[in-house]
Amino acid sequence: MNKNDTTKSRILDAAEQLFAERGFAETSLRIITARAKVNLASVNYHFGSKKSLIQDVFDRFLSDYSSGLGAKLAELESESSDELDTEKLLRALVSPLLLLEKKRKHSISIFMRLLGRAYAETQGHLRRYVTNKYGFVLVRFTLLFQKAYPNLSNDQIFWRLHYTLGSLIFTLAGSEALTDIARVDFKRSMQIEEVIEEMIPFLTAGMKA
Amino acid sequence: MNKNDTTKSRILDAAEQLFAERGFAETSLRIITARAKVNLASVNYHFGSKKSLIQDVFDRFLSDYSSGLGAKLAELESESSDELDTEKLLRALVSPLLLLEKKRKHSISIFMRLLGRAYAETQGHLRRYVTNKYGFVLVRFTLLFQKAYPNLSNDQIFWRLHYTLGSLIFTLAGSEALTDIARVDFKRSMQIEEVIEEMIPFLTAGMKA
DNA sequence: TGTACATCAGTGAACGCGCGTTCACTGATGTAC
DNA sequence: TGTACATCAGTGAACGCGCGTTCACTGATGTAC
Repeated sequence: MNKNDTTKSRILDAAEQLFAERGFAETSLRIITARAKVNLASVNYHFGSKKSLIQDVFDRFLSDYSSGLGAKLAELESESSDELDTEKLLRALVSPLLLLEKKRKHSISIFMRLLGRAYAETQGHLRRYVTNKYGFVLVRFTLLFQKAYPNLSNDQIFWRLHYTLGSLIFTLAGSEALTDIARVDFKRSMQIEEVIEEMIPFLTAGMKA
Repeated sequence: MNKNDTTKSRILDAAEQLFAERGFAETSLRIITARAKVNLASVNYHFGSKKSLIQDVFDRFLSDYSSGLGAKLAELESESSDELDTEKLLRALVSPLLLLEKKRKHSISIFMRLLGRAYAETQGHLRRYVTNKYGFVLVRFTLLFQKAYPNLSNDQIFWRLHYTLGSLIFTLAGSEALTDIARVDFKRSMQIEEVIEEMIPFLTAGMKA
């Protein structure tokens, strides 16, 4: 059987879509299994619980993304500080996203919406899980920025990185709704690649301010 | 009886806190009424349903905020285009927030988290309700930016405004967690007013890019 | 090669639980005559 | 001023419903001797 059409991966596909659309609590296993056309009990058979299913959905995205990002970061870490600039660093951040998007349509906006939801889960296992398992990537990225901007204090860089992440996550999570509005109001049809292209000068100027 | 200590306002206070912390679906009426120390049935007595309670929580914030913002916008609308600049416009956006914060601690981060959650409610009544009732404020704000930057195209302004909103909502929603990290890592204790002060040059530079 | 047993993927029905909502009711305050 | 009735704020207990999870079971495939 095709590896991408097993019961397990059908569940993951349906779940990531629905979690991004509606949120974790608002998505029942009954909706997921109906969408995936599998038996209700098979979620607990393959994943153990709804909680673990949520983590596995994240793992699939994050391991894909952070292996792509890891390679880019390794390249940049070998460069000297005067070769680094904001644009290069931002492109390292977004280019693995564009790779995801190429493999599967809408995966950037799904991924960003999931991240936003994980971030909003204050009470939750999920935020802790993600930061424990993938927080080191953010640290590496922060170090690169510190190397590129020795004149900015570490806490300035910390804050500016968060402003940048806010813009990215917020805009890309809502990119489908926003491009729809832009198409109607300004008669301008944009792909997500263009949205990202437009953001880079904005964010670069901000980081340098 | 004090107007701020009626059963109705005790419910609103507890609900906005809990909705911001945990989300709408994750917050049961039983948790809210326990926190507010009122009877479970009184939510439906005063608000009719959980849905209406959520809308009323928003209304209290949005009517406070948008009346403050409305006054600022009216001032700016009477100015000529060469008197307008990004910093002035951004300050018009955030100064009513600081007023809210002065009246009640943490209300900025609560408000921003609620906005973020409303925005994430794709399926939902809430997003529609908010945009229908308060969308015109965003339109007025957009028009001011177009007046201030006649050289930028309308869709560029549209996108940049959303990058800005993303930074603001994301950063201010997480401001408590972020200032905690900053205090530990950089030994720097920041108030929310300072966080906002630091954002303004970042966003101004981006808008002008 | 044939048989016995184990493992694996999946299923249908039921479980108890927490949820939002409803309902009949109480007691205090306001209003009409 | 006194009485009858209406309105309002609040209550305790129960309602049905959808939820995640469990359980006994099936049938196909793999493994040991």
